[in-house]
Amino acid sequence: MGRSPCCDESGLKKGPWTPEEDEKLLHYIQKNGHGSWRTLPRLAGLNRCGKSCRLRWTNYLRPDIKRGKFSQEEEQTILHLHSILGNKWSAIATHLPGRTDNEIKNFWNTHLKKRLIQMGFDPMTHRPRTDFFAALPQLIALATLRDQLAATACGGGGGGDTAAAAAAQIMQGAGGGGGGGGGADVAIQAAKMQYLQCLLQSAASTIASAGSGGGGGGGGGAMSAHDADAALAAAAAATCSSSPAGSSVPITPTAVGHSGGGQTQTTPCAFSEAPVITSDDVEANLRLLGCGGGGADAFTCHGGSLPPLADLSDVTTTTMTNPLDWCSATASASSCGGGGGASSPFPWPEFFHDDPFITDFL
DNA sequence: AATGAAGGCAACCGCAGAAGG
DNA sequence: GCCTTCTGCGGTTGCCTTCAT
Repeated sequence: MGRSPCCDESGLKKGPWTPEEDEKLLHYIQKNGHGSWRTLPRLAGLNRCGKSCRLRWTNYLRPDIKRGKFSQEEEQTILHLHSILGNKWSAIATHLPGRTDNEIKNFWNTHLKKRLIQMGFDPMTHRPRTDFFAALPQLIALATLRDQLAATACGGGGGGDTAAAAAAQIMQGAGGGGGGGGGADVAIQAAKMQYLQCLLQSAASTIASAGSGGGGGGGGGAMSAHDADAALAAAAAATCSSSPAGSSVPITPTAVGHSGGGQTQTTPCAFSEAPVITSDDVEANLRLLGCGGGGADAFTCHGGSLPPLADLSDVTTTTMTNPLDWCSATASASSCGGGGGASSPFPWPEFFHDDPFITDFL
C-alpha cells in the first residue's frame, strides 16, 4: 500500500511508442527474456517505466499476437465467456489464442456491447432489458396520454365502454370506404383511445410485475449506473423512427427469446439504439449469438439459463388488424411473464410509431 | 473542401493480490 | 506476521482515423 506508481518517476517517457523503442524492447526480450520488468527498461536502454514496457510487450510486440478483425467464432466465444465470466478479460483472453485482454476489452466496448444493447439485451447480464428506467420514455408518453384520456372521458360517464363500442363498429365497418364523414372520424379517435387505454393497462401490469417481482427478474433493485445508462439509451431510442415500410420482419419484443416456426423477430425500438432493424440485422445478430435464424433459442445459445419470455408472435401476426383483440392478448401475455420472474418488454412502440396519432405524442 | 461527430485503438492509471525479504 | 516490491487486471483517457453534414 502507498507505493507510488512506477511511472511517477520523473523523466520517463510516456505516450505512443516509436519504432526505435519497439525494436529495443523486442531485441532485449528476445535475447534475455523480460526478467524483472522494473529493471528491464534500464537494461534495454529505454527511457520508459517497466509497466509501460510490459504493456507494450504483452499487447503489441509479443510474437504470438494475432492481429486483425475478430472472426465470427471469436465473437461467439467472447459473448459466451462474457455471459459466464463477466468483465474478466484476462480469463476470456486465455480462451482466445493470440488475443490480448486489452484487445478483447476494446472489442467488447466498441462492438459487442453496443450490439447487445441494440438487440435489447443488457450487456452485463445478457438478459433482455426489462428495467423500469428503460421503459421510462414510454411511460412518460403514456402518462401524458392518460391525462388526455381522462380529459376526454370526463365528458361522459362510461367513456371506455362507449369508446370500445365505437371502436368495434369501426373495426367492422369503417375499414372500407372511409365513409362516415365526421362521425367516422370521431369513432376512429375513440377506437384509438380505447386501444391506447388497453396499452396503458398492459404496460402498468407489466411494470408492476417487473418492479416488484424480485425473484429471478433481475430488475427491481436500486438504481445503478447501468440503470441510468439504460434509461439514457431508452430515452434516445424513444425518438427513433419506425421500421421501414416493407420490412419483412415483424418487430416484437419477444423475439430474442423465442422465435418460433422459422419466424425471426427482434426487440422493439424502445430498447434499441438503432432506429431501424432489418431482417438482415436480426439474422446476423442471432447468428452472432450462435443461433440459427430459424427458431433457435438465443438464451440457451450463449450459455444462459435465461427465462423464456411471453410469446406474442401469434398476437402480432394474427390480430393486428384488430387492436382491441391485440390489447387483451397483450395484457394476458405480459402478465404471464411476471410469475417466472421474467417480464416481457413493451411491445407497443413499433406499432405506435406507425401511427401518426402516436407520433404526435412522441 | 471544411468541419464536427463518432468510432476505434493504444496507452495510462490506480488498485489488489502475490511474492519475497 | 509484517512490510515492501512486483505483477496483473480492469477501467478510463486521449489521440488518430473515418464518416457524415
